Amino acid sequence: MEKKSKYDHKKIEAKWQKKWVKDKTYETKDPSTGSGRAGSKKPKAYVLDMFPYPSGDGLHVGHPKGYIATDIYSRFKRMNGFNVLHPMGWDAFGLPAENYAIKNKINPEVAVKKNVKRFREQIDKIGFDYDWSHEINTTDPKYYKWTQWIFLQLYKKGLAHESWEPINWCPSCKTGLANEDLENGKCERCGSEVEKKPMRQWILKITDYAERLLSDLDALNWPESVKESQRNWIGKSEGSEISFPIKTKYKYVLLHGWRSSSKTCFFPWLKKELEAEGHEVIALDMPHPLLPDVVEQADYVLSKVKFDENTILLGHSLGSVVSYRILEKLKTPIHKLILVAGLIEPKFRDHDRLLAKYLMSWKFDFEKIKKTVGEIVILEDNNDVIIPDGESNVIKQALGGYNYRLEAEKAHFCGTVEPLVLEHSLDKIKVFTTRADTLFGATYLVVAPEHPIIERLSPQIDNIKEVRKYVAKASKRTEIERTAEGKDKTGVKLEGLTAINPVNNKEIPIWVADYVLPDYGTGAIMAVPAHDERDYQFAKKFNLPVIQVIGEDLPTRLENWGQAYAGYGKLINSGNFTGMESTKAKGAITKLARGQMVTKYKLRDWVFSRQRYWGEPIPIIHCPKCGVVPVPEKELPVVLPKVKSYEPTGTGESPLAAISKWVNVKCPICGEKAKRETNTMPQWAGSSWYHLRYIDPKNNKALVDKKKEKYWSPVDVYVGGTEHATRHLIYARFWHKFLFDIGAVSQTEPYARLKNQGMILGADNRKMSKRWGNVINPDDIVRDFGADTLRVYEMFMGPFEQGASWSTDNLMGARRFVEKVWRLSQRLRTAGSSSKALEVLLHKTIKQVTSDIDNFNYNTAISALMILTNEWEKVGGVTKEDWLIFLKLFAPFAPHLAEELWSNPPAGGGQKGSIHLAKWPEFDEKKLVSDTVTLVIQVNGKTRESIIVDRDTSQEEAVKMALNNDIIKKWVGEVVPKKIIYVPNRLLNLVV
RNA sequence: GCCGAAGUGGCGGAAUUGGUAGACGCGCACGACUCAAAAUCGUGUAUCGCAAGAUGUGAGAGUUCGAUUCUCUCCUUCGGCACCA
Repeated sequence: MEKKSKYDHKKIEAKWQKKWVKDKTYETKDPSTGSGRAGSKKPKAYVLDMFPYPSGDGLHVGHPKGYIATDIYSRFKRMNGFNVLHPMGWDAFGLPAENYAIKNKINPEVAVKKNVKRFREQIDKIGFDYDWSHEINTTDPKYYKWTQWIFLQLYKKGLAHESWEPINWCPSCKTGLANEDLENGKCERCGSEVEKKPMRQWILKITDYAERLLSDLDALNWPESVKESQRNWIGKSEGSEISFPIKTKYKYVLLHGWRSSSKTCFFPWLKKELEAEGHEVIALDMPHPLLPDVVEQADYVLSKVKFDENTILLGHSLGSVVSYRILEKLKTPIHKLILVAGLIEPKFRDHDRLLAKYLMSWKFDFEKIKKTVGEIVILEDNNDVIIPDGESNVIKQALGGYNYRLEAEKAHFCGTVEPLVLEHSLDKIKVFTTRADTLFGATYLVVAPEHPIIERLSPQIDNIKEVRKYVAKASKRTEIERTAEGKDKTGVKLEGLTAINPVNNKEIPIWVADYVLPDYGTGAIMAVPAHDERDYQFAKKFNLPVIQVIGEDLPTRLENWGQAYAGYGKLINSGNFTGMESTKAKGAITKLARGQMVTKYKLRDWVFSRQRYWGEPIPIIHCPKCGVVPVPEKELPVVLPKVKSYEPTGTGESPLAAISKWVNVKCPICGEKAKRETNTMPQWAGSSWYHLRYIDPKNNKALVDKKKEKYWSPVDVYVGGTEHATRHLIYARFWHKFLFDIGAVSQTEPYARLKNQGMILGADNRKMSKRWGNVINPDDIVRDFGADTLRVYEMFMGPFEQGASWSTDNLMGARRFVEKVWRLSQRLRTAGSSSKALEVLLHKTIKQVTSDIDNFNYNTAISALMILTNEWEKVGGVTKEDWLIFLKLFAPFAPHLAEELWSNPPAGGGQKGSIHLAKWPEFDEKKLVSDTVTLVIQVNGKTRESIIVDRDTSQEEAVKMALNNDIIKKWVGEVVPKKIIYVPNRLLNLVV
């Protein structure tokens, strides 16, 4: 009689979970400990789950799917002799946690603690092999000290800066958002339509890494879909930047600065360049090179030059002061004033300069000057060594106009060639195009409503009122409204302005239209209606000319097509380039147009500040005297203060701004009163480097110990959902590359291999959610069916990367299999060996399970294990030797039961040591082949019969056997086969 | 619109250097056990057909002795990007 005992999953699972913790079965070995059990001698496997944010709802059965997969993989690796790091932690900063706290009126810190506890309980019940001594929490000040440290390094390298550009603002979440946080122009979190809101924010220059983020994708072992998403998101396109001059001819008056002359600095070069564009240029040498008296200089210029409405006055440095005096005295207006490193007040960085002696207090009638000048452009050099920072802001306040902060070729614009000065002196519209080959077909230009040229040249735009109305309407419309109207184009012509096509000098009109995006390229395009569908539709609507320039072989009557031809081909109507191939013409025409080849990306910089409470404080101090001052590294972390009201203010300021005790600090540089930055970091900050913290979770001296980092990096397998394709996975790659650049880490990529888990849907095929009432709690499943059953079921649902809906019926199937294993353990044969066929099957199973786990093909691995148990059950038992091999194969999937049957089988006589530390079985290549094989016999390619023959039967033998077979005889008849196809050990095909 | 992935029984799915399509599981049917039920075990289960046989991997064509697998055209579903010049 077989001894019957019941499979009690509750007892078994609780027992082993406790014992594994006690025995430290899954302890990660520190590579730096050197001898003995040290991990450094072993190959390593760093297996990582995307860590959860501990929401208040707890886990549903979909969450652990990925954890089960990594658990199986890491157990498999451990049994194969690898030192395994398989950690878990909490991504607890950010809106989900904060909103939960607000809704339930608990402090976020308290809420997070509570939720973490609950998550941990749920996770522990499933029997994972996490080494909890490596646990991390992004909201722990000891953790975010280093998140802040990374920010400071980014700041030091110029990759973090403030910006005042309009950003996406979610009125419901009451915070600014990054581009990545939008979904079809709506807030990804709450679905609200976002507004463009100008406000101060912190920006990380992820665009500096665009090219590397793109090109390094190729070498990653990631799903093609994720790589493709990232490629789309980065959006590289190669094209040309080409400038279209605006028609008017001007008279330029160039005034040099202190101690220079019209023969020094960039003056001779600029004169030549402007003249080449057909303008008149007067570069005067003022009578006294030291310029002691600006009145005297101004009078001299006025005596030599006749100013009119076509005059553009350019003053460099002190020349700008002369220009103010001139303008004060002028009776007639001039077109434009350009101030290059201009100044108002006689404050200089080098006070010893001779100039100071001559200085008098300067006072100007700026109101009069404003009236006299149509347009004012102020150029400021970022690295000016003479004029203090912010001087041009003072000028701008006094004069209005446009202020550009630029990088001059030589400090204070003292280079002999200063292209930026030329660029801002000329009225040109620069466009970006990927189709420079179609330049001869450009029949008009279009600028985005936000394009600065509109206001800069507003005096020359005859219908400026109408244009402004259109611009206002366009900016009011949300992103969605702009695009929702799809192909219905709107726009207004800029009357009075005419551009010149640089290759054929044809005059073409300029339009403003919102189908041109301000943020991409140059915010302006050349429209080629014949070869661009959008331009074509616009041209049709507004009756603009269409000139075909591609397609020697195509019908030339383009009007009849009803659409543009966007393909490549041989050029027509293109002067000397007619007949040339598009691909060749791109470069050649760009060259002729004096343009340049450039690469553009759709990727935008990362808006990094949030106007919310629950995030890492940005470690910056604002000092009225010293400006932006980073918090000294030794003062990190800047701890998030405890507050009573942590609700968002909605004003664009974080709730932190109200805590004066925390906000008001002394400037670390000058010691004067200063204020802390009150914005916090986005949710994605802590997760951008957590894979490094796991390696060395308690380090307070460095981001990560270098030796440990070198040993464990990169993550060997990373598992999580696809929703992170263009956010977390891009951000983390960016930070990791940056950390590599500053020598903090040894690898350029954080995650060598990525697996996405498919989502588990509810039984009703909908996403599991409280709203649908279809949520399954893993606690219930573990209680009623056992963790091992849950694990086997979730892995058997289908391919790991594919979604599937929950089915309790199918869960029962997994339970049956687990019970079958339990039953088989009581039918062990102590004597005798297994049959040859079973031996082959066992070795085939070892081979398949081994490679299936490596490839995350868990469904077929389990299927193979089922086949094996089915066979054993058929023959009524299994030898103990074979059984122990099976248990090891089974162990990663059902660790509790495998351990029980290994260490403490109901029949007695357990093995020593945990099965999870046992050596993974190997298969014998020789035992994979059986003595006989099934040979399929086809006649004319149709299967008619299959016969069992000896292995490696010869063709003659096989044909003989086939022709003797009654069924085959019937099909072949008396004829001799025309052709015989023989695939040894598989198939014989007779063609008659 | 562009890019990517995929379409196989009642259901989840398996099989591709081109070689027996439907492994394994669910469901279903019948049988054993039982007073009965559950559980368990056994047998069967692509479609049409009594059978012989024919048909069959989204549709259509092609290459081949032979195609779920390769080529072309098209359809559908899912995912990413989307007026990105």
